Amino acid sequence: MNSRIAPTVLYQEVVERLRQRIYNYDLKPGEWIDEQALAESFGISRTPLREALKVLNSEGLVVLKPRRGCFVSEITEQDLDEIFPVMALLEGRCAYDAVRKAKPKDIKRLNEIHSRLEKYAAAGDIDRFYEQNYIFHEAVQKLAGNLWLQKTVGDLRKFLKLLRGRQLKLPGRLEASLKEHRLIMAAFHNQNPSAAEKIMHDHLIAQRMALAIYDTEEKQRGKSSFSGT
Amino acid sequence: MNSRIAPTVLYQEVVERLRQRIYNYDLKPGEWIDEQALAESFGISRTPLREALKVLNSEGLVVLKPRRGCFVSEITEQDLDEIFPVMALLEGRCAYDAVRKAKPKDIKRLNEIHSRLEKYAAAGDIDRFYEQNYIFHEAVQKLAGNLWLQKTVGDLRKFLKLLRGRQLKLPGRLEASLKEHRLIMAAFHNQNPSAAEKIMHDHLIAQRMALAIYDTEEKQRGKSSFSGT
DNA sequence: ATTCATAATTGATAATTATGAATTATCTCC
DNA sequence: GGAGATAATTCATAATTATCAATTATGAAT
Repeated sequence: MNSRIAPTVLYQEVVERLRQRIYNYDLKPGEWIDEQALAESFGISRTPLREALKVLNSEGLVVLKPRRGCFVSEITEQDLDEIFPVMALLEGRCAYDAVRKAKPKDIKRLNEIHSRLEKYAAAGDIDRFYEQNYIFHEAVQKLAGNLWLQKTVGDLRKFLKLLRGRQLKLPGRLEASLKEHRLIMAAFHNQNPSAAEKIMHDHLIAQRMALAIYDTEEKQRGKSSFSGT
Repeated sequence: MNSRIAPTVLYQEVVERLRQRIYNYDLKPGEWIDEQALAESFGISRTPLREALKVLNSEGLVVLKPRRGCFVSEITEQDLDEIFPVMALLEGRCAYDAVRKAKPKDIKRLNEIHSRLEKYAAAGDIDRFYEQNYIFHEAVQKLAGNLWLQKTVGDLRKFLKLLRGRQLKLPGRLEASLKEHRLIMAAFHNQNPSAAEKIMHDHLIAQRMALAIYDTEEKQRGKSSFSGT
């Protein structure tokens, strides 16, 4: 049944599946996680599930309240205010290093990803745009060639993924995001690390602002983005 | 027997104790962790111990090899080359924000910590200097008032603590470190955030360089800093 | 040196007990 | 009788123990 080459352990598998469930809002923010029911639905015992929850806890995706159980994390306005500046700083540095280290074939690959961004933006396909956008940022981070920088950004991104690219839903934001990406590509072509750093930094800050506006408008429409208690 | 106020769970307690054992080189880098023996020595069962190991794994302090067991992490030159620039970036930002937000009483508190640094430096007490240095940096991070920035720096620091302030052992480094701290304090007094950012950044980079020199000299003396395989 | 059998260790399950928190029910006092 | 405090119940998590399967390490025999 399990025809895998790489040695895998159950709790890792569970971590992966739970992460996806959380990102998909299959498990909703604030929701209580019923260990027993979940273990049963996965067809496993509670032990590896609990091990997985400990991992997700240190990733920030769930909160463990002693003797109370496990709850899916809720992202707050304060989280956003605090994370985005850090992300902007780190991804800015990624862009800087990436431009310095990028070889022609690397830029070619970025161009390919970017062209897909252009395509999906033109088609107004937010989901695919979000996907390619994620791939683009990951590619830049990888080019920077600093594993710890990558890990640090990645850890923050894991938490931010709770948003599922909500900012792109703001009218006009997708187009603005695309323009920013064009500027980043230009910095790669001109081999201008400092420019790339600043643009990437501002790109992240712009995302935070778009989110703030989007959430405000949502609130005015009376639809809170998360389930209130 | 257990007279604790704050609600604590066993695996958290174990995480704490193991962390200390690792920082103290009681458990040495690369060393295999015998679950059974360790559980016995703690007087607990394997389950909470294994949960604790999962947490330490996501902190990077131990490495879990499927079906092989758990090993204490070894910090490499590459790790240092990659982490310090990130730390420099983040702590630089901390300093920037801290100077902007610091109130007179905050600066007074920093001054108190700094004066202890002066004292221990004069006495050549490396251990106490290391301790106060850690407290100083933590205080600056706290002043920045960004919990996620704090957490991000803290996560990296957890791993770096494997070094136990090795860089301070380099002759002259303690004095240089003190001078850098004096400049930071000056930036606080002059309310110059950008200066603080740059000094703190360079302060971290200087630490990396001191480490590199120290390790090179160690190697020449034929004493590898870590146990070879 | 290779193969095979054995031992040791991790990964996982299940049953069970203990503990703490929340809810429900009860009681007292006004 | 009703409000608030108190006690009992309930329920899920926390932790232990025992056990088994799977896999890796080992060591002996050829």
